[in-house]
Amino acid sequence: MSQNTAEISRHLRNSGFRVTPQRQLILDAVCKLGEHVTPEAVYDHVHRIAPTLSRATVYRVLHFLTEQRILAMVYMADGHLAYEMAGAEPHHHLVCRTCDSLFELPHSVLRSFRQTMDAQYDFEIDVSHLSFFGHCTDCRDSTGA
Amino acid sequence: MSQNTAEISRHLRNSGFRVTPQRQLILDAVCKLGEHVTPEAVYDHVHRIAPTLSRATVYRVLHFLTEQRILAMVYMADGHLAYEMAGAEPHHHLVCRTCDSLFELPHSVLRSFRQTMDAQYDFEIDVSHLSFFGHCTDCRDSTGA
DNA sequence: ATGGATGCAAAAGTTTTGCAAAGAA
DNA sequence: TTCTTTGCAAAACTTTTGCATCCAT
Repeated sequence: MSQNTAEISRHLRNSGFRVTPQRQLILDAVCKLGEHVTPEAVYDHVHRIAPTLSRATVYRVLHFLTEQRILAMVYMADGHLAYEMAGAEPHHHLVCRTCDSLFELPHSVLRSFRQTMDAQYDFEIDVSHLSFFGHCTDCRDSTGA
Repeated sequence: MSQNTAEISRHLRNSGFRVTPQRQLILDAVCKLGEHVTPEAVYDHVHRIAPTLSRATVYRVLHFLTEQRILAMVYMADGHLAYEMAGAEPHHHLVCRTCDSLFELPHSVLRSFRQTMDAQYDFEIDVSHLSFFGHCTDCRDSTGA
C-alpha cells in the first residue's frame, strides 16, 4: 500500500501537478515523524531545513496531499489536527485519561468486533485507526472509577 | 445517574462555589440541547435569553462544570469541542465519511468487545461514547472502497 | 513561457486571560 | 461584607486566504 517517492512524484505529474521541493520536504517529514503528525510538528521539522517555508504552505500541502490520497487526515482526541501516510497499517491506541499514556492495541483485537458489525449492520466501518479512552493500570487506583 | 438541578446546586454550594443565573442557564442549555453541544450552540441559546452573557462565561462555565464532573467534554471527529451531561447513557455513533450521516449504535454491540478487552488487557476502557467511521449503505457503491 | 505553487501578511475562527465591577452567600 | 464570578476587551492559538512573485514543467 505504501508508495515510494518516485511513484508518488509520477502520479502527481501525471495529474498535472508539480513536484516542488516544499512538497517533497513536507511529505518526507510526515513519513519520518510517524503516526499522528500535526501541521506544527511538520512546520518545526521542515522549517529547520528550509527556513523560508511558510506555515501556509505546510497547511496547503498537507491538504493537497490528502486530496491526492497520499496522506490521511484525522482529528485526534485532544482536538488537534494530524496527518499520516494514507497507506499506514491499521493501528489503535488506548489512551489513559489520567496520565495521557499511549498504549498500542493490536489490530487483531478488533477482528471479532468487525465481524459482528459486518454481520449485523449494513455499514462498512473503517477500522484503520481507532482510539479508546480509559484508565491504565497505574491510574485505576487513583481515580474513584 | 442524572442529577436534578437542586442536587447539583447543593453540591456546588457545599463545595464553596456559587450558583449563579449564568451557570444555571448554561447547564440547562447543555441539558436541553442534547448529546454533543458545542460552546457556540450554548452561547447562541443562552444569549437569546440573557443578551449580556458573554462567550468567555460560556467557556469558563463549561470548563468549570466539567471539573465538577457535572458535564463531560469531548472532541468530536471534526475537531470541534463539545459537552454533554456527565451521566448520559452510553451511546455510540456510526459516521459516514461520505455523506456525514449519523447512525446510532446500540451499546450492546460493544459488550463482547469490552469483555475481550477486560480479559486480555489491564486497561479499563471507557466506552461511554465512541464514534466509528466508515461508509453507509447508500455511499458504499459511490466510493471505490 | 506559462500556469501552478509559494511566501508574506492579513484575516477568520476558536478558546483563553487580565482586570475592574458586580453579585451570591 | 467577602470573595467568587462575570463582562468586556484584548490576546493567544490554529487555520485559511488574497495577491504578487517565483519556479517546475
